[in-house]
Order: sequence, then structure tokens, then C-alpha cells
Amino acid sequence: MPLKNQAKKTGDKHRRIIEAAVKVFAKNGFYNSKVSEIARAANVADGTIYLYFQNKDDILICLFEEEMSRVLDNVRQAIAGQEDPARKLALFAQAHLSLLERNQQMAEIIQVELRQSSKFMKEYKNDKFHQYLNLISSIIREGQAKGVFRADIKPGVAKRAFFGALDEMSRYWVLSPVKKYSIATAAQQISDIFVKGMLAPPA
Amino acid sequence: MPLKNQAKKTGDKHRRIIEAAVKVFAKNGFYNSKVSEIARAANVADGTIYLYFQNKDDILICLFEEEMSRVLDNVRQAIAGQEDPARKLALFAQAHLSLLERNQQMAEIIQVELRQSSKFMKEYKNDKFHQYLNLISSIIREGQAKGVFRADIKPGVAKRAFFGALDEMSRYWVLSPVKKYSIATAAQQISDIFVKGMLAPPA
Amino acid sequence: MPLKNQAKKTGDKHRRIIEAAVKVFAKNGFYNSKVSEIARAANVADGTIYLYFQNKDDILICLFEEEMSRVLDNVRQAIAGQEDPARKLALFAQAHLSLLERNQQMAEIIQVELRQSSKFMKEYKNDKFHQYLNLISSIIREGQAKGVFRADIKPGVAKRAFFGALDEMSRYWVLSPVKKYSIATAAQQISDIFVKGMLAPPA
Amino acid sequence: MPLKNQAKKTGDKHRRIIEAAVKVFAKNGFYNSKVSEIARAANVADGTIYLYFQNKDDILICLFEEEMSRVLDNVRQAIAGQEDPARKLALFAQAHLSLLERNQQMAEIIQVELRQSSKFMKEYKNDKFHQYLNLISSIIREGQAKGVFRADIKPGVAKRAFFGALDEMSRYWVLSPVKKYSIATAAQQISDIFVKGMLAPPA
DNA sequence: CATGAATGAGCTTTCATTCAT
DNA sequence: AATGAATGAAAGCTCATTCAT
Repeated sequence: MPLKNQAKKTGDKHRRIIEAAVKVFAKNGFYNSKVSEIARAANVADGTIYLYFQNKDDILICLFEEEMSRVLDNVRQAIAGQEDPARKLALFAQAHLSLLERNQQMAEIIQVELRQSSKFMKEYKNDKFHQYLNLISSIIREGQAKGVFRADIKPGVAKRAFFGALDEMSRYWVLSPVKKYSIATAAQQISDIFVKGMLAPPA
Repeated sequence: MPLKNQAKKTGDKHRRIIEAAVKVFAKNGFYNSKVSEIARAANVADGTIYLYFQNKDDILICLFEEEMSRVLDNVRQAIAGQEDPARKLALFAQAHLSLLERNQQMAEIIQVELRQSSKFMKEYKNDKFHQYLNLISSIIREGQAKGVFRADIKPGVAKRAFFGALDEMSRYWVLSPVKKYSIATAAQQISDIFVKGMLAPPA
Repeated sequence: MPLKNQAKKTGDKHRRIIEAAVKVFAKNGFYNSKVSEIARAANVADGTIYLYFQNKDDILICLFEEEMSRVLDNVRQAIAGQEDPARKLALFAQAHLSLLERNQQMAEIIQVELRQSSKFMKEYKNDKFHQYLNLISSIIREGQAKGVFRADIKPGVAKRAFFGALDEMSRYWVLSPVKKYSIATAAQQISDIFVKGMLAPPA
Repeated sequence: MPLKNQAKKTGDKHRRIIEAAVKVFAKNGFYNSKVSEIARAANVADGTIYLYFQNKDDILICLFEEEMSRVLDNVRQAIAGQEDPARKLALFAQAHLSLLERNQQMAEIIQVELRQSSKFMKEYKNDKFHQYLNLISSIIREGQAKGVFRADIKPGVAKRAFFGALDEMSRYWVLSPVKKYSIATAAQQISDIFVKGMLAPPA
């Protein structure tokens, strides 16, 4: 029982630190955030952070991985059961962008702060992110197999182009104080362009 | 003569510092680069840096502005004289991506390090970048006016999607040690998807 | 117990830093003293200084305030129980000057280094010092009320003149390598001049 | 003629630098004043300063010596021709304090900034200042010789007390934004106390 | 004499990390 | 497991001074 209690507490602290970090990173940026501020926001001692994370970079990476898992689950769920690859891309775009609305701080961190960790960008092998990209290319390949999408489309390029289009739209949405376009509109426009752009010509 | 000399000297130091900063930022990342290392690489004293730039952030911003001017000029020149909006987009993509090859370190900085400056991402009002984006939307509008592109495409969304697609491809190209796709291929694929995706249906 | 320990430790470090600062400031002067040298002399890390003081200026000001409190207490105690205002001034002078002997380094700092902090001289509102000056004027007023001192003496001027006379004597005593006059002599001479100079003429 | 011109110019620059330094030191304090700001205020190049002064400290010392000469001349002139030592002291006080009014910036520098140069306070042998103090003691000795002042007054102590009283009054007058007492009143009060305080008792 | 661009030593302060309790 | 006082390396920036022109 005391063990179980501790386990619960531990889990609690980990979560509290991640949540505090999201707020603090979003407010100050990664490099300008102090570990002690995260500790204060999480209501733990400075040293406690280091019982749960290796260092400051590790907080950012864990935070990103956990969020990426959630995004991945979400998107997979959104397209599950769909047959039409074109429809799948539309749902993908919709799911990706609507996650912004649910957790704007997290979106801002992924947009801006994540790229502040050079270590992360250059050294870290980002499995979840690759799974995410490959979800797109698998949809495209499926479309090509079904004859819906053109065979000359390179899924390896198109997946990045599609992600990049969504990501840039996210950046705009996160950083711009005035949002000219609704998320639904943006998702629809982008998936529309890509689907039509990759469509096989009528035989 | 002394004035010309000074101008030459001044211009020389400014350029040397910028070039040194490109190398140092590319090697260590912005936050892990020391001003003294830039100074050493530029063969000037630490204090000299501050005769030409306000602070470390300012170096990054100047470096970006100068590069952005060059990019803008390049792309404008590439599409000048073209009539066909579809062709213009293809040339745009080509010009954008081929600049990567010419100065890879600069490309890496803009991809990775530039976004590490909170000041840059959040506060700095980036005229040149907006001009760049608007170059895309003006091509799209031109295409719509000519009846080449569909009227329901929103240029404000499409310009970001197009730029994002190119930018993500740049990131891949800059960060990936192995380049699976040539720049020409990527440019062609992306512009192809967008052009076909925005094409008006045959009447 | 842990609380008491911490309190003891904290108090200890604070005191050690102040005492180290007195030595270092006295040796090098305020502006030529390095915080790191104070830290070394106090046997703490550089950063520890900033757990106890806001900055270098703050060390000087705290040091002064603590000393001023001690001086004020001392002088108040010295004149307590005295009825004769003339005798009070004599005791005041004696107490003021004899503090020099007890802590010459502190005296030197207050004479020389304290005045190097523009913040101190111009901005800092110095309550304790005003209390000190007003102790003098209240003695003078008391003497006037008792008919011992002339009514045309302006206590606001006389208090500064008296303090200035003592202060200049302190400066001489602190800075001069050879002391021609004993502190007792100086105190007696100065209070004698002021008392006789302010005495009401015999009716 | 060109030599004469240069000599004139030289004299001019020296004076301009001193005058600029007075303004800059008064505004920022000695340690927070930049040599380059003095140069700008004097309309000379930074390097030119070092043709006329050894270093920053030297500017302060020269500035002080020149002013002290002027003060000494002024005070000597004021008491010249007076026979009565008591009257002399009154005129001395009057002359000392009224110099404040004529050049407040200079007064502020001597009060506040001069003491910021450790070199000045500790090492510099200040002839002019000693001459000034000894002017006071010679008046006192003269008074003792004439039987006006008591023989038990020690001129070496009294001169410092008198100067200190005037100096503290100056500090108040310079630093206090509100001046409660006129200079004439202060001078009269201080000399009055000292003269009466040193007066020999009627035989 | 005059210049002012260039120098570079040296400062204060910050903050991720540790470790005795 | 938790704490938080203490650490100390590290870095951006300043500015008195120099010297080639």
C-alpha cells in the first residue's frame, strides 16, 4: 500500500512537472525558462525535477514525446474505419489542426520552443514523429495502390509537403494574434489541394 | 580616400562578422554559440562585434535580413518575364530550394537557429518574409484572374501551405544526413501537386 | 532542529559576507572590489552572495545600515540618563569618534567607499542617518528650552555643522597615517567649541 | 603665429574638456561617466582627451586643483585687509559657501564625485586643500596671538571642525532638493558658533 | 596635434545541477 | 523520495586606452 501510494505520488509529480513545463516554456521560451520556475509552478523542489528527468532538455523531449503519442493516437482514431484515402487525408488534416484548439500552449511549444533544442533537432531520433509522417505516406501509397492517386507522386516527398503545409498553418495560427481563417477552413483547403493535386487523371 | 578606406574596412568587418556567425551558429547553434567565438572566427576583438551589432540577437536578425533580401531578389528574378502562373510556381519552388545548395550553412541557420530566437519568432516584425509570402499569393491571385486556378482557393491559406511544404522539405534536406530526393525532384513534385491541386476544372 | 540549523547557517553566511566585504572594500575601494574576491574572503561561492544580497551595491548599503544601527544604539545609550544638554553633546562627540577605534575598516568604508555609490549618495533615502542627525538637533532644542543654549541658534543648521565637524575629524583620523590628536582630545575640543558657541549669555 | 594658434587651441581644448567633464561627472557620477561622453560633450575625439590628461582619474584631479586654486584665491581675497580674526572667519564661511551658488555643478562634483576616486582620497597629496585648511588655522592662531581666541583651542583640530561644518552644510545644500536655509544664514550661524565657541573669556 | 576604430581584459550576474539532510 | 541551499562555471557586454592614419 505505501508502495502503491508512492507510485501514485510519483506519477503525479511527473505529470505535474510536465504540465508546469508546458506553461513555463510557452510563456518564456525554452532557453529563457528556469528549472526553478518550472519547479515552483509544479509545486515541487528544484531537486525533485532531477528525480524524474535527466536534465532540462529531457523535460522538453519527454513533453514532446507524450504529446506526439497523443496526437498520433488521435489521428489514427480519426481515420480508422475510413476506406477512401482522399477522405482519410481530409480527416488527417482536420484532426491535426483541431488539436491546436484543444491545447494551444502545447501547440505553441511544439511550434516554437521544440526547435530551440538543437540537441533535439539534430541528434534526437524522433520515432514518434517519423511514425506520424509515415502515417501520411501510407495513406498516399494506399491511394496509389487503389489507383486513386497518381503513381508518379513520391510518397516520401508528398508526406513532408503535406505535413509542412499543415505545420506552417499551425505556426500562423499559433503566432498570429488575429486568425483570419478558421481551422476547419484551413484543413479543408489544404487537404483539398493535396487530394486534387495527387488525383490520378480519369482513365 | 580615408572615407573610402573606412567604408571598405567597415564593410569588411561587418561582412566578416556575419560570415563568421553563420559558421559558428551552424556549428553550435545560436544559444550555444559564444560571441567570443564569433569574434575569433571573424578575426576581430570581442568588443568590435558591438561596434557593428547591438547584441548577439542582432547578429542573427541582420544575418537573416540580408539573406532574405538575397532570396527575395533571386526568386523575383527567377519568375520575371513568365506569363503562366503555373510555371511561375514551379520556378518559385525551384529557386527557393536551390538556394539551399548554394549556402547550406545559411539554410541550416534559418531552418533551425533562427527559430531559437524568441525575439525573432514572437516579437520581430518580419517585412521581408511577408513580402516573400505575398509573392506566392499574388501568383495565385493572378492565376485565379486568368481563370487558371479555381476561385474557391483562398490565396491566404494556399500561400502558407505552399511555403510550408517547401520549408519542411528544406528542413529535411538540411537536417537529414542522407538526401533521398534531389532538390529538383522535390521542387517539381511540390509545385506539381499545388498547381494541379489548384487548377480550375476544364469548362 | 533543521530550522534552527538553517537559521544559524543563513545568519552565519550573511555575517561572513558582510565581514568579508568590509575587509575587501577597505583594501581595494568599492569600485575596485570584485564580488568574487568577497566570496573568496567569506569562504562561499560567488553565487551564494546573490542569495543574501541583491547585488554589489546592496552589500554596501546593508553594511552601512547595520553599522548605522549599531552607532545609533551606541550613541543613544551614551547620552541616556544625562540631564545636561551640554554634557550630552560632549558624550555624543565622544561616542561618535570612539566608534572609529573599534572598527577602523568600517569607519574607512563609511568615510570613503560608501560615498562611491552614487545610488547611495543620491537616491537612497537614509532613515537611520536622519535619525542620527535629529538626535543632535533634539539635544540642541532641549538646551534651548532649558535656556542653556541661545534661541537664535537654528538646530537644523547646527546639527549639520556639528555632525560635519565630527565627520571631517573622522576622515582625517581614518585617512591620515599619523594621528596628531587623540580621539578624546578631538571630541572634547569640538564639543567644547559647539557648547560654548551656542551657550546663552549669562542673564 | 601658427605656434601661437596651436597654443591657443591647446589651451582651449584643455578648458573645454574640463568644462565638459564637470557637466558629465555631475550628471552621471565619476564611475558612471564615460570618457567618450566627455569627449563628445567637449567636441573632441576620444583620443584627444589623452593628449591633455593622463587618464580619467587625472581629469578629476586637474578639475579639482583648478577649482581649488580659484576657491583659495577667492577666499584669500575676501579676508584680505581684515584685521579682526573673528570677522575673518565670518568672511571665510561666507566666501566658501557662496562659491556653491556660483557653480553648483562644480560643488556637487567636489562633494560627491571627487570622493569616488580612491586614488584621490588615499594617494593623492593634496597641496591646495592643505593650504586651504591652513588658511583657517592661521586665522585661529592669529586670534590666539591677539588674545581674542582661547589658548586651549587646538588650531589643528579646530580648522578641520570648521571646514567639516562648512563642508557638511555644502553637501546638504548640494544634495537636498529643498534648501531650508539660505547660504548667508548658514555661513553666519556656523561662523557665529565657532567664533563664540573659541572666544577668550573676558579678563 | 587630432582622430576614432579597434582593442580585450575584466566585470557582474545567472542558473542548471548537486548533495547533505 | 524529497528538499532547497549552495555551488561555480560560464558568458554577454562595457569602456578606458591605444595607435595607425
